[in-house]
Amino acid sequence: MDQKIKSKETQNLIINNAFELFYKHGYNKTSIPEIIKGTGLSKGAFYHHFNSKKNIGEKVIDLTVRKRVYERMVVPLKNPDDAPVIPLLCDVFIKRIEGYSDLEKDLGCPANNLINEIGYSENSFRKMLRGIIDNWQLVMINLLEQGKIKGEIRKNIDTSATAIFLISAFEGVRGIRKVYDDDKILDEYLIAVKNYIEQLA
Amino acid sequence: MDQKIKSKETQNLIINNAFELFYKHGYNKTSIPEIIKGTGLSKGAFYHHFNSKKNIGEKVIDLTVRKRVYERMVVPLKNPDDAPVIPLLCDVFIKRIEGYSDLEKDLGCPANNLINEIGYSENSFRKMLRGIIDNWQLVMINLLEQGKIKGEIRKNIDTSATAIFLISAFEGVRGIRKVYDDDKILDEYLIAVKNYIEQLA
DNA sequence: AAAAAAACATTCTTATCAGTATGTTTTTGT
DNA sequence: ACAAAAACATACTGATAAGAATGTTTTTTT
Repeated sequence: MDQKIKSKETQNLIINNAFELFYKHGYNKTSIPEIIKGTGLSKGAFYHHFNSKKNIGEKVIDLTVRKRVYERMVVPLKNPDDAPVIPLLCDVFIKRIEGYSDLEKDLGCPANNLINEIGYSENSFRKMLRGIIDNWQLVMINLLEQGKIKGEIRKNIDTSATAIFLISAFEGVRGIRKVYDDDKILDEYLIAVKNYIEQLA
Repeated sequence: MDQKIKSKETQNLIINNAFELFYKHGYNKTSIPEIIKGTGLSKGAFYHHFNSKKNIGEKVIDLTVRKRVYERMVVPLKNPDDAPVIPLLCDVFIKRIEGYSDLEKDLGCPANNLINEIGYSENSFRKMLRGIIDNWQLVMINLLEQGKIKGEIRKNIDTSATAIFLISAFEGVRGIRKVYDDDKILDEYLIAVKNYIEQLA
């Protein structure tokens, strides 16, 4: 029984290391020798726990990338205690970005990076990344529909269109920010998205 | 003198081939042997005209990617004959997307793909890609300010923020579309961006 | 027409990759 | 305590990469 725990710990060690490298250098630029280098493990260990590079790619997306988006962007919008909708949207699409570290600004969004780098190449990756976006959009639609009922969101708002628009702008600006050295672009996005969200009421 | 033309033609042949491969498989996944394969040329020819992979990357960005964005997204917004602003924005951010081929939908935007894949890794790439976005944003700011004067755009609109917001949403949705098999996501974006643009008036 | 240079082709080098085969050590069930 | 299996390590294979070196052909200059 102790062995199962150790195995999971080793896998997580490798997965976490792989995630960091995928995030910093991209999936294609990251090699398996590089992934294990930071862990103190050997190639034999890696291939004992994962059967290919594609396999660890899937694990990273499922266990780390998906989890990150879920915790940061989906959970805050689930709104179990029925809070006002507009401030919730501001939390996720404005405050979230304001709280990023310089590194997170420089490197962009892990999910969006993978979508753009390998989103079209590998079908298993596509499906998982699509699931992440679908889930995000769904919780936003629910929130906005909820807002309509409560009279906080205009009745003529197309909720699924609004959701995709907000997600697109968010991911788009996080990508574009990568080629800039300062926060000018993010600040401009913040002004515009604030106006957009408020105009939903 | 004939030789100079031939040289340029060969370079363009290689550059065009490289662009297609970068677009389809990404910069890092594309090898120089692959690039020359489609041209009938040899590796010696390649390294006679370009001194490294980074070098052809720069040429592709400068001569093809920049030109594409300029012709498709910047020129239509330059508005020399003083046309109404809102329809012009619709042309670029709505009609443009509606006219894409299936392949263009699947593969996303070449500029945005490169921004996301190598935007942070190589400084010379960063600078050039940044220049493309800067130029795009600038022409939009001019157009919107022009629209304010003509009374077609609300006076309290932040033009640089609006420009980045539109660009971000456009590039964002083109990225996200890559993990989908149908146009649902694009259609939703189109509804939302139409409302957004019209609300600028 | 001969010399020089540009445009290519061929071959080679060195490095690194993903993945495999075959070990050794540690843990676990009996 | 011992056999089996899991968790690792080491060494290897074959493919492919970027780029350099060195060749040959074509074009240009004189």
